[in-house]
Amino acid sequence: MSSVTPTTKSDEILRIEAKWRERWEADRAAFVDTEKPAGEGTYLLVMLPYPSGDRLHVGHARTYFLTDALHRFLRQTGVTVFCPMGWDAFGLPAENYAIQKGIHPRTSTLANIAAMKEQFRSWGVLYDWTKEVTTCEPEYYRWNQWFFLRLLEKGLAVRKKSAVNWCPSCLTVLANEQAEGGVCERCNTPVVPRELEQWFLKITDYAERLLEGLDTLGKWPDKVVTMQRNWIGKSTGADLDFAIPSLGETVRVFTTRPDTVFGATALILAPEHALVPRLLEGNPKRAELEAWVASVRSQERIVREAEGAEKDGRDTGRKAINPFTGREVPVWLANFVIADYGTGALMAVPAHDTRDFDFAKKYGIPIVKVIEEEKKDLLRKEEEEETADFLRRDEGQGGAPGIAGAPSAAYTGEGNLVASGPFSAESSSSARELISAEAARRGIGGPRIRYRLRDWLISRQRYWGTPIPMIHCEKDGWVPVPEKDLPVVLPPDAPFTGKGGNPLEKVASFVNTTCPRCAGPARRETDTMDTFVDSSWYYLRYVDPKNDRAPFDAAIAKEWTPVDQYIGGIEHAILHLLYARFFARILKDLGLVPFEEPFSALFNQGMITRQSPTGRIEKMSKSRGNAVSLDPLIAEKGADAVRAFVLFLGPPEKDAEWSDEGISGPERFLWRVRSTVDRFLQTGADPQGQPGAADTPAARARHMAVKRVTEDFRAFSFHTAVAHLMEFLNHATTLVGDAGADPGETATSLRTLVTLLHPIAPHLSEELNERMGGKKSLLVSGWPAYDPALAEMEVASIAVQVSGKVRAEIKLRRGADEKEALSAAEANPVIAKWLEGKQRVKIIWVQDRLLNIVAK
RNA sequence: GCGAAAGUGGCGGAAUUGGUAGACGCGCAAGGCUCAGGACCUUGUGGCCUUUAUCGGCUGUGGGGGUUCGAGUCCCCCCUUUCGCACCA
Repeated sequence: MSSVTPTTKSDEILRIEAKWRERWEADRAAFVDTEKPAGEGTYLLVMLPYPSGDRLHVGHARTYFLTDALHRFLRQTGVTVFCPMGWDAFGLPAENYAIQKGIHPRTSTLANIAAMKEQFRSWGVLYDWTKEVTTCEPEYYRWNQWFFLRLLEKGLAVRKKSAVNWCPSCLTVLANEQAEGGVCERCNTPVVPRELEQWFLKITDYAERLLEGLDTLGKWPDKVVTMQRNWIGKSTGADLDFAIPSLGETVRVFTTRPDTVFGATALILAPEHALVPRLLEGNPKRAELEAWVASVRSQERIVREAEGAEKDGRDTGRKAINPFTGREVPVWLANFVIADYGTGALMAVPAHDTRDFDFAKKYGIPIVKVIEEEKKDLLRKEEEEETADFLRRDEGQGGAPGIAGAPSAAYTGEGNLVASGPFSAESSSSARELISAEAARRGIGGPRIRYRLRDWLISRQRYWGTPIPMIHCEKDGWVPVPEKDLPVVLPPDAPFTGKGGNPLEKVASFVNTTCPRCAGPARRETDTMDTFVDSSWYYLRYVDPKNDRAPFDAAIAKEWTPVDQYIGGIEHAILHLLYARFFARILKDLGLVPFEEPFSALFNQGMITRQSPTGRIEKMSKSRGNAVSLDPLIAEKGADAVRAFVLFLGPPEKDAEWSDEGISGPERFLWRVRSTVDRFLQTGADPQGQPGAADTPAARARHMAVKRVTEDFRAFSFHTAVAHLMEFLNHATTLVGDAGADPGETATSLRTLVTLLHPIAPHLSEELNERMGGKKSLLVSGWPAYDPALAEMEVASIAVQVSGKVRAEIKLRRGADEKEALSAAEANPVIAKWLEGKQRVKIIWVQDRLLNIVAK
């Protein structure tokens, strides 16, 4: 730092900010709406933050600054805003911290919450803390348990055995959504499959409703809607049964291409398929095959599903019957068949499916063409084959071994059927329907819709979460905890050793209980719920956080929800946002809410990026070593300058790169606002003065600024709002320095500037408003109105083109007609020069903008 | 591979329904004020050309074509980058 005497500027800014923070603190009721009046109201929501132990850095701040600017803007325009804040307080980091440091998760979590609240306060962001929700409190999580019991009654909460994702680092199972790409969402550790019995919520029952609802989400980013649509993954096709005579069994397959069934030359099962043990019975190589099955099943998902992973399979030696050709086909097992999609088995049509083609080529399975390619595809393929032949010649290789005339690639397009019995010559699309219908008629399958979405696995083998309210009795099996016994409270005294599984299992007073049904000895479920259950309905608890008879009052919820505007990061596109949409549907079916879509509008702010020590531009984060800490920055520059800079960085929906120098622009801007107002006050003019005339150039500039900034805020265009405020300041500074200016207009312009600035720099604007004699906080004193007729300059500068090229600019009064413009243009020497000796062909006139004289 | 979004000065980024490209800021340059400047103020700033200076000209929004009086914006082809999904039968 400099040894030079610092200016007093930042000191004064910091004094101003401290003063206003205290005022807001002391009289929150004056600044925050808690009651919704009849009519207008906006529910503004920020994604529930996790109270991590790390101090928030610049990368975190954007969401909060953005929301606060919007909140303040709406308040100023007279809209009642509900903007609560709470904590996603359960979760693994707190428990891992307990294992490392021996500090109870509750203690560290509550300390983190206090620290984060203090940070929010220092930024000047307003939340309604009277509605604060903390998910790790029994008052909150008892309702998770209550919902669980409702779901159990409806058959939507079930215990079932399946292959689930296990994270060896977090020591728990994970939902499919939390193991995307085969790695743990939290720690990036490759997950391994485990066959376990767990609690699931049957989100798959809602797949179609979740999909349909996406069409109504017009105010959501398309990207998120698309991601959810893909995640749900609807496929239309048919189920078909393949008999295995030697076992007296049938295997059902799902296919989206029943039109290709005549080309199905093998039946392939996932190694996890239930029939595998019986298929291998009596096989001379049984031990070897079983070892292979076991090895595939224990493989990390990331390895098994890796791009370009080698297709690996084994022939079981069994034969199945293709139900349409009646011919025998071999029964194979293969690593690329996914156990829990469809039926875990597929019919292989090598001629018309790329994966099947690769597999068939490798193992010599016959390739039978049943779809005639369309001409355009055929032409393209011929070219490709020539290239392929050429390459093969180079390599000295033949075609596929043992298969004469085999094609070099699968044809996956549409076409007319060949070699397909009675369906030959049908088109793909009609054959799909005919063959599906035929399968249904024969009782061997039929039309079928399937989804990629899996049920939501909510069991976690960890302590710091909502206990699942179930009791296991030797005699009665799984019995729900009666509603009157809720909440099942998480015992405070569990041993955090990090060894031997879930600490809850070792708390005898928790585990040992009696069966609610037979009163005999029984054990409590020690698994806790996924934290995403907590966040699936928290926005409803905000409206009625103290309710101890119900999760929330349906009447109050109806007043405020669904949420009008939700703001958060893209990282929850298919986790939280999918679960919350699922929960909303459950709540609707329970008669608790009238809507299915919980968030009417969604805004995803972009991340703040910065160069990492490695030189790459990366998301700002502590672990990447590129985080700019916020506390010292605010202590040095003031919260207003940081807010203004973060909002000025660029369009808020796009990622924005942080630059350490860039903050000086907005910082200087705020200083100049202050010095300009102070300079005006020194003139002794009345700061509450009114303009002497309504239609003056200065008044027009003011109306224009109000119009632009208002529209910018409405469009979430905070960066252009700051730019327009900067322009308006330059104008206002000129007025202050102009001895001939109307002091009433100057005062009005400055008051307008300060009011418009408030959503971005609340502390400074409140201070200047007060210095100028403002009696009320800007939060409640109203937003300036503008007259659209005055929101333009009275003189229009018109571009004059000759044959489409701009040659001059002329100034005309707004509203001037083509005739006036033309004579003014002709009087211009440059235009006259360009028109010299030319014939006018056409005149194009755009009012107040442009005159184009087409000449030859 | 499939899907989506985006390519504009040295940099971040502006630009209503096609109508003066580069607002605003950073950076840079010159000047002022200063013992000093890493503070502040003023001015300039896409590139090339012309001019003592003006006036002015050419060119310019990833590349190529097209529509139009007029294209950053609309249409076609191509290139690049980012993001999402990725053996889903």
